[in-house]
Amino acid sequence: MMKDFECTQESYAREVLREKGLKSTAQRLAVVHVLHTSGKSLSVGEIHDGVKDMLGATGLATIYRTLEMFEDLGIVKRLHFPDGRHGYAFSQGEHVHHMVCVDCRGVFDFPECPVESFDYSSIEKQGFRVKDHFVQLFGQCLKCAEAA
Amino acid sequence: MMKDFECTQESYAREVLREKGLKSTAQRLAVVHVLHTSGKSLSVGEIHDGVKDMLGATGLATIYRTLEMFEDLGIVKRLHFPDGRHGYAFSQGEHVHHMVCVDCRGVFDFPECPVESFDYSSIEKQGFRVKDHFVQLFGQCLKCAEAA
DNA sequence: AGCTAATTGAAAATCATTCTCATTTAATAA
DNA sequence: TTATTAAATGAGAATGATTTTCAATTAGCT
Repeated sequence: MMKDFECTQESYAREVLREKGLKSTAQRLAVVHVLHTSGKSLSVGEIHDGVKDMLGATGLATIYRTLEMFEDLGIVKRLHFPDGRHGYAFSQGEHVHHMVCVDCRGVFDFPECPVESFDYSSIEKQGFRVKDHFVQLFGQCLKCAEAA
Repeated sequence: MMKDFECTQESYAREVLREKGLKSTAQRLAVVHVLHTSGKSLSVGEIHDGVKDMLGATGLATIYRTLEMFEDLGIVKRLHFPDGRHGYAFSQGEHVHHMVCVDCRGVFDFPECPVESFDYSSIEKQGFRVKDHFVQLFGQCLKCAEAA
């Protein structure tokens, strides 16, 4: 197949995949395309629908497999919502944090790390070694604020 | 029923429930007890098992209902793990963040907010209004570090 | 002790995720 | 190009997690 929806994000995914000896399949690139062009976080079902729109019938299992792999590769990030649901957002690069609009689920990256400058000494005095963190901001984007 | 496993945490839960006109059932207090005495985050199944140990046969649906309610009330917090699983931890009070040991899933609270002092101006320039945040630290606790 | 709305239990229903395995395909080399 | 081959996919079954339903029970009042 291999349609021509190539853009920066697809090229990036291609490269990461090639580096790891993984195949750049139409399904995988379509997942990137759907996530990136939506500009917001999507549920697994929404991603599946988007990919089906591009490629026709596509197995749901493939979407799950792709998302899991992409998360390991740092190409997508799983986000958690207050209502218990979760979604995925495109996420070029390793250490990026996300701000999610609670109305439209739009995702905005910010490379500055809010916990970078935090003083962990009180935690580490208890013997804890902090190795990683998950930070996600919730709020309202301009569009949704105006619409309200 | 109403066994006597009353401690600070159960009293706290009782009070929050009463304030909202909700009933302090044996099942609800047992959920608090199990979570608090474990000192770590537990899966829904583990909480169910713990409650069954205390009370005998207990419906799983009740555990789900209780955890959802307790999360709204700020009595428990849902935590997300890197492997996609999630768990619940006791969480007295509203704004507490959690540090999770990736080995034993032990939970340590810290009231200092790591993003409190973060300068959101670059985000807010784009029209974003930050309203809430989810922060979770991962690492290794003293015991697990020594055991390794 | 009795009343009543809230809560529970049990099982069915629903929804999400993973697995299996036969078929297809991307990447590589001839 | 074409052939080769390991990797990836699709379809559906299997599994697992969560929610719903509704009759029976119970906590929190008189």
